[in-house]
Amino acid sequence: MNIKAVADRAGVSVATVSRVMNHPELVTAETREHILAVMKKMNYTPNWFARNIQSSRTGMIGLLVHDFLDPSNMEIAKGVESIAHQKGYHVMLCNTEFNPVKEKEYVETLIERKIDGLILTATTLKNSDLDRMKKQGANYVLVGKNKTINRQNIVYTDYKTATEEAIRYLITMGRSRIGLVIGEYPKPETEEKLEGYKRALKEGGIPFDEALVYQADNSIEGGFLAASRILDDKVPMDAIFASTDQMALGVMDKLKSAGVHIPEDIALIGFDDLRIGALVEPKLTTISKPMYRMGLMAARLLFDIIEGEGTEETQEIALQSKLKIRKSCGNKGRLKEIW
Amino acid sequence: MNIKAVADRAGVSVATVSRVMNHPELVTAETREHILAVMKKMNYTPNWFARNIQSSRTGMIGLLVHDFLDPSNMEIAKGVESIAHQKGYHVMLCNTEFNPVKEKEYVETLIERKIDGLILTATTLKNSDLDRMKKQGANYVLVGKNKTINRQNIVYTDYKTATEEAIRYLITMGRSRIGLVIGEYPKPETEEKLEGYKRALKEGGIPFDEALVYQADNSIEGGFLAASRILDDKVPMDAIFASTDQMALGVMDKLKSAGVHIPEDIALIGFDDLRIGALVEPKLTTISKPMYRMGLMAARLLFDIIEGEGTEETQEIALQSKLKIRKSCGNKGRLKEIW
DNA sequence: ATGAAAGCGCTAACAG
DNA sequence: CTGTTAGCGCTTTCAT
Repeated sequence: MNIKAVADRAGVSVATVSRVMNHPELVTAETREHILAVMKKMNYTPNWFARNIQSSRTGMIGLLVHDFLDPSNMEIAKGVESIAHQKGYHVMLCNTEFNPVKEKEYVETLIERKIDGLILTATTLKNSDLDRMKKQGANYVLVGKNKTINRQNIVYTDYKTATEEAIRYLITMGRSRIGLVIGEYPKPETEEKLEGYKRALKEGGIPFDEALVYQADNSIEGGFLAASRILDDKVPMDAIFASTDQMALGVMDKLKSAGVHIPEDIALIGFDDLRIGALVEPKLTTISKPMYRMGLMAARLLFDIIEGEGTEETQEIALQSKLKIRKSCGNKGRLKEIW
Repeated sequence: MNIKAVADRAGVSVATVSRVMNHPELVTAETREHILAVMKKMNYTPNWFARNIQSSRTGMIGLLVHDFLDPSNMEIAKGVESIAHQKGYHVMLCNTEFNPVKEKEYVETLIERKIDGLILTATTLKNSDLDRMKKQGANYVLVGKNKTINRQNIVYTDYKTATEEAIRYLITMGRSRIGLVIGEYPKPETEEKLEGYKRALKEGGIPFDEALVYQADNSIEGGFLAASRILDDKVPMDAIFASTDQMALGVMDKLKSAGVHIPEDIALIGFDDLRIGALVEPKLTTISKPMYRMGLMAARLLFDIIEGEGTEETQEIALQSKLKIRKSCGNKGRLKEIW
């Protein structure tokens, strides 16, 4: 069922058949209709590979995320997909599982398969890898800041400022012994949050105290365990900033089951604005990241690059996070602040 | 940077270069090493399209889901991806957004791009569509039962039996006015659950009462609104079975804020075993679906089909759900049952 | 073990 | 407007 068969059956040349597929305006309406009819009858679909062997425009873009079950990742994916679908592109969504080897593998396969562009979220690739990609002619956009990387097309949210705002808010609520439950250090995201934390404390005249910082796994269990350690250590705290909602939920679970009252005894803030946060009691104050919009912006940026094959300058797009105030920090102080 | 260039540079013919890529055992170790070195030096990657123009084995499978943000969908995806990665395949994950048109589009594009197989979750396609796919030589597996479809390779969980078990459990806990908050009817999943509900009631000698059935959107808001209507209607109930956890969470939120005590006044069961369910107070009794395993099984089945191009018989694999008993139904009755 | 050459299905100059 | 034909990059007989 190739183009030749269609041509024979329709009594025309292969070129004409090819034309009705690629430049229909160059074919008489009459023959065009006839050929289309024959194609339908024969149930013909052109061989996509033969088609792309020369042009190498595949209409596909790749999107790498760390974890399909992470809603933040998937919101980005939805944003990307929505733009891509508008533009008639398809998205290859790949799950790297936080595995740098798998990430590299995927990048190579995708480039080999001549995807038109690539969006990397929270990449573990180094500058050298990216340079090599660029040399191979790959178009790509990064999502999520990475300190070791510069001069790239990138979309990110500013975690430092957002954290700063959250801590400042806790201070205006009258809290001063503010614990920090935070992920591993090498991650740029984590470091930004730590910086924001320190900066807000400094601004508020509160000395930084290492003893208030607890590292934990970014998971509910991680938060739970961190809270356990906090209680065991008996370090006095009147607030905890957990650097992700997942951790915050674990912290909340532990504190509640230990009879600690939130927000009366300890105020709690998370980061991510997971939907769950609005369902637990007390509802969790948190910082909402514009993940969907990041996906949109990343995709738009990528298509700008793909289509306008001219601009050499790299774009850096920073989006704003937003503090979402709910009950987990109390509201007396809040009222004071307002009135 | 094509095969010819490599051949020239290595002083061999294109055939030899091709052979080191496809049948390395047919080439002297010496020349093989030499050619590999040249390929590395030239940074050569074969043109994937030219390669597949004849063989049409792409090493890709497609996976269609309705919503990237639905954790159940994504657990399936993880299961599929894990098997695929093992087998050296890549997964094209597509988001149909519950849009039958988009689903059809994706199916066609994927088949056109010669994916080796396709996994459809909760498909809206009809038998005729599937037959046409089969005729085109597409390999596919369905995930999630569909009443209008038969004789297909399919993996699903039995919602009816699971619901039955849950309702039976409520009855053994001494509840008898059991409300049902359920999704729209045309969906097979919904209908199975309704049947299970009716069957358990019948078995327990409780007459079915239409007034206890509330339709709702499958969302937290939907559950919330359904609970509002239940309270407004003042229909006496001592238990509610919500056909999804999302709805159950909405129901819980509303009931709690209306001062109704769970489980003392009303017992509550959900369906899906979302992680959130274990974090709300009281922790939600629910039914856990083996989504990840469904993904695994579906992928295995698909690869069996792809690789063993012989078996004509279709396979139907039913997996078991499991009732996960937590606090939202109380435990006095439970204790009674145990001792 | 290696090379020459005939395709694979399609597109796009070039001719008419 | 349509047909002829030379590629696209690679694989695979068929010789040698």
